[in-house]
Amino acid sequence: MRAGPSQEEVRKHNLGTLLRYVHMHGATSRAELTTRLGLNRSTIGALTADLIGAGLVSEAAPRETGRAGRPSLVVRPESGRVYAYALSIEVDRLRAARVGLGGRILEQYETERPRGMNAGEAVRPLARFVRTMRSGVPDDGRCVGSAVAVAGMVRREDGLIRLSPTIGWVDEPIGESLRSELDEFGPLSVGNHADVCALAEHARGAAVGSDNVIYLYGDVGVGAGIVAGGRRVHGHGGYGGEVGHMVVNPYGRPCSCGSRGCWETEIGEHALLRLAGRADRSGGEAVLAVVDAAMRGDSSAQHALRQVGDWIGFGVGNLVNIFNPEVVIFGGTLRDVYLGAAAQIRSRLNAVGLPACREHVRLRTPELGADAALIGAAELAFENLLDDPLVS
Amino acid sequence: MRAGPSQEEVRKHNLGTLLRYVHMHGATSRAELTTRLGLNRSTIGALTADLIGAGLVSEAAPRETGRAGRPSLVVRPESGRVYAYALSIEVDRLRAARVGLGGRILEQYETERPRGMNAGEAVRPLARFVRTMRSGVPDDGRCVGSAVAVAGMVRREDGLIRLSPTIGWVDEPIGESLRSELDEFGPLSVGNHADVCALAEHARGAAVGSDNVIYLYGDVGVGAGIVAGGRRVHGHGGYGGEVGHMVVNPYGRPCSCGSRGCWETEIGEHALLRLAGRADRSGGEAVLAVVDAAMRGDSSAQHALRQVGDWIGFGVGNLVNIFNPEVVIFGGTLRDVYLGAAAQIRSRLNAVGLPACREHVRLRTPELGADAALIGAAELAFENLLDDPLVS
DNA sequence: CTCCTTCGTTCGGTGACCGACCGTTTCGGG
DNA sequence: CCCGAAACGGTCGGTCACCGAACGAAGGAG
Repeated sequence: MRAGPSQEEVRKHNLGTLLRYVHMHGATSRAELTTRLGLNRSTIGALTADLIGAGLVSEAAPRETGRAGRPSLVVRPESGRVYAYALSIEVDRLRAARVGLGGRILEQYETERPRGMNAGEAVRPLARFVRTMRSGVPDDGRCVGSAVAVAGMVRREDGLIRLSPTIGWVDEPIGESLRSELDEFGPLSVGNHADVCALAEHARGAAVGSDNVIYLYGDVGVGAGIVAGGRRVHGHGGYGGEVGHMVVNPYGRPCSCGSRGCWETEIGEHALLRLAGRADRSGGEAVLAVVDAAMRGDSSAQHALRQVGDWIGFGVGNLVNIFNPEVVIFGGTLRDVYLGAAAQIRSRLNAVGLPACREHVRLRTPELGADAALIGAAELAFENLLDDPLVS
Repeated sequence: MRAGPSQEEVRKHNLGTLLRYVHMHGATSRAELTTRLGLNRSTIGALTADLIGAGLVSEAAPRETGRAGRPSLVVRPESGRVYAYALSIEVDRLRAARVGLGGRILEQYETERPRGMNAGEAVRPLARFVRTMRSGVPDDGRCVGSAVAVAGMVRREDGLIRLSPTIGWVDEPIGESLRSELDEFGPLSVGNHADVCALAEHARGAAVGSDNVIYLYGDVGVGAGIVAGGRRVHGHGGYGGEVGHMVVNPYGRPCSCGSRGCWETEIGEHALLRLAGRADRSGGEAVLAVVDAAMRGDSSAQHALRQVGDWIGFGVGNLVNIFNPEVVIFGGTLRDVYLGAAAQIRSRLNAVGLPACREHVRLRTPELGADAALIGAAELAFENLLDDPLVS
């Protein structure tokens, strides 16, 4: 409700808008910035001067204009000097990257995460990665923050992991632990894996330009990152998007959450492999093997894929009725399942979804691959800077 | 992405913020506005002067201060002079009201809506109501817009009703029709009934101060108005919130939408009355009768209420997992069902909802009663004014 | 080489907010 | 009844952000 000292707010807002533009769209000429931001040439000049002074962007003469007239200076983000650390804690991997302003991954490390590794143990290799990267950064480098994506339920206020069945954590204060290890590297944000991937695909992937997006991430469990009206939906405590525990089959199998017939018990990896008669195997390769087998005519694999595809379409239909999204993205191993069962999914979606809600829905696969979580975490880390470029 | 001519934007924003404050909180002293909005005394003075010049607010000496010092002038909305027309098309009623700035209903008319009345026929009595009200408005009155709430799926771009099973409409251009009849009364917005009720309860009812809210409205059908992060979720085409067609029971009864086991087939009025052995009756009184009978010990009514309450808790649990709301409000005849089956609902919700998602959820009944739709529609109509008070 | 186009820079102007100063209104004590 | 303290409104000069016009600079086309 506060309006604040609006003089500075205007400047801050315009600086943020300009910086966000080059962060999202890459190097941009001043002329284009003038038209895109609707600001005067003089103002764009002053804003870029400020940002150059802060070391956030640089200007250069353009290569070839092709048109008459004096060529416009090109403003580009200092993607080499200004960066954030992006971390990701996944089921079987720990990943860390240094991501430059503009979204480019500058360097990246990863290691296996053994089952049973707790939060304290996971922090150490991540911190080691960060310190390794830090030691190689030139002196003029500037870290503007860090963020970690975790495949679990993240309490927004402090980054506590309330519950992560796939990783096996309960009430692990990952935010606190990492902050105490990495307090020299700016503020640390903690985000849910699917949320962060949704952010990445919305910013730089399959959902660019769409303001109502559902990003589904599935492996053993299923979660969603939801963008509604251009803003992430995280709910009151930060636990929104737990679509994996939407009960779709009241008469279904028990779920680890205590309920039964949750969506993830019907469409998760375990369900697919069980239906395909391969319950002894697990992981992304096993899922891919089922899809491949179905392609090659294996009837039990086909049956499993049909069954799972049916439940996927069913749940997506429910979500489409609730959110009326423009895009639904299938990430994780759900991507492969989607590619193998697209017709089944679409058909069931059409049966469950109301015509008005489903008519403009596009079903997509991610464009960012395995780096989505890191790119999204970096976006999280950059948010402070983009909201107020000259602070700190 | 545009920043616009930010000089004017600042003024516009601050004028809107001040006007919105007195609109939401009622008459407020300049001193309090100064602290609440974080603006200088001089600025508040200038802003109120502008708004007084536009006839939107007035100032008056306060009654009794009780404290030392010169009393601060009280700024109050011109709720008598500045108003909007709010209309509501419900299953069996057509309602129209003139609502003053500040949210007070100044006058109100309503009439029955016979089953089978189409959109063209419904427009006429509504337009008549508006013209009747218009003729009684003093010459200095000023209409700033109108809005209509309709219990159906509203296409956002033009206000077409894509589908309303309860009212019995398909592709009725209610927006166009009303606009052509009422073009002299400013811009007309069209909103979904549940969305608009959610807006009302969020602004002036049971969800004040909560930024993550689900308002459930149920009679024969079930719909939801969803507020996430303080903003309404309407989806890409405007059709979000159709939770009534979330399928909760894949083996359930067929629904009018073509699917089966939709939430509204399990918790709608028809389900309750059928389970209670009163399928021959209908309407809100019949629902109330079942709840009363259950209170008095009628076992078939109790059984019906338990069954329906179970499914309500089930669906709310799903929604809680998806949205992690702070408040869930039960409106329509669902209010009575909730009051009669609260324990059952809570118990089932606790079984389906994840602990983290449900732990802070408050279940509530509406505070605005039957006027919620009109008050919410008025909020919709006032939005243009509050976004830019001095335009027009 | 010259003209035209396009852009960067500079500078004066407008508008919005702030802070200080002064006058006004109320309360409370002598 | 008078006077000081407290709280507030109004006025005025100052600062800051943006805009628009004027001028110079940098390329392309003939």
